[in-house]
Amino acid sequence: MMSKKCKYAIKALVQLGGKFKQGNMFTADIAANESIPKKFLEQILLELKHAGYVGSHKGYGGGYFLKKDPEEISVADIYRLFDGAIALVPCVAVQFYEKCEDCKDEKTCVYRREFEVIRERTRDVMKEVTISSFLEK
Amino acid sequence: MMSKKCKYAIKALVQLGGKFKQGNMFTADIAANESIPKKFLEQILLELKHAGYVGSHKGYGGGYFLKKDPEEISVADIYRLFDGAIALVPCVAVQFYEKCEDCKDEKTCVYRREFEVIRERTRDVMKEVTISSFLEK
DNA sequence: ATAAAATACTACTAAATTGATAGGATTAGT
DNA sequence: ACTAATCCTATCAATTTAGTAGTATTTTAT
Repeated sequence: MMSKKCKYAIKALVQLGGKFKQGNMFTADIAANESIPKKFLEQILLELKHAGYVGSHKGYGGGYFLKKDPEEISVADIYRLFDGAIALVPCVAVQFYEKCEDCKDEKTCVYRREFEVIRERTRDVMKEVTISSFLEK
Repeated sequence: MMSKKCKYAIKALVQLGGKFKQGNMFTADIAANESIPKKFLEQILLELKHAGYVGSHKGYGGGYFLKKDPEEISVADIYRLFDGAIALVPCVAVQFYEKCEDCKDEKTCVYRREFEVIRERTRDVMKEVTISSFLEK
C-alpha cells in the first residue's frame, strides 16, 4: 500500500496535468476537487516543487502548474519520492540500497536473487503507469 | 518494502522447507541460522501455525515443521498474512478491500482502473515466487 | 500604500505501526 | 520431578503517518 501522502501527490499531479501548459491551479481548488486536507496538500505540493515536478507562482492569482510532461512522471517516481524503495527488501533496492543485517553473503543469497525478480517486475509496471495514464478516457 | 516480520517468516519457512517431510526444527535453531531474535520468531511461527502453513510438537524434542508443500506457499500469501494488502490503494485490494474516503464514484474512477493493473501484475510476480524458489540452487 | 490572496516554511502532535522484550502457562519426554 | 520445548498475552520504545498550526514572504488589486 502507498501512503495517503503519495496518493494525494498523484491526484494533485493529475489535476495539474489536466491543465498542462494552460495555466495555474490553486492548492485550495485541488484540495476541494480531490478531498485532500488543504494544509497537508500544501506540504505535498512543496515537496513536488522541490523535486522539480511542479512550479509555482506566489501571491494573488498565483498557484501551481506541472513542469514535466505528464507522460514522463511515473507512479514509480512519485512512490519513490514519498514512500521510498519499491523493492521488498533493502538489499535489492536500487535507489535506496541498504545492507540486510541478517544476511551472510550477498553474492550467494537466495533471497536476494528472487527479490530482485520481484522488484524488477514491480518497478516495470509502476514505470509504465504515468500521470497521463490517469488522464486518458 | 516488506516488514522484517514478513521477511523473517519467509526465511523461517525456507528453513523448514529444507527439511520438508524430514522432521522438526527448533525455533532456536532457525533463529540462529537466520539471525532472527528468538522470542520474535516464536510469535511469527505461531502466526504461521494458526494460518495453517506450519505444524508443531510441544515439549522436549518438539519443534516446527512445514505442513504445506513449499511450492504452494507464495511470497504473496505470506506478505498478505503479515503486511496486508498487495494493492497500492485499499479500493483495489482483493482480500483487504476498503472504500477510499476521497473517492467519488468507484465505477468511473480513473485511479482505480490503473491501480488495478499495478495490483494485478504485482500480485502475479509475488504469486510466482514461492518457498521452493528460495530452495532451488 | 495597503489590504488581500496566495505560496513557503517550520514546528508540533496524536494515533498507529513496527520491532521487538518479558514472563508465565502448557505440554511432553527422560 | 525436571527439563526442554511451544503457546500465549502484555508491554514498550522508537518510528512513521497523517495531519494541524502559525508565521513569513511574495504578488496583485484597489
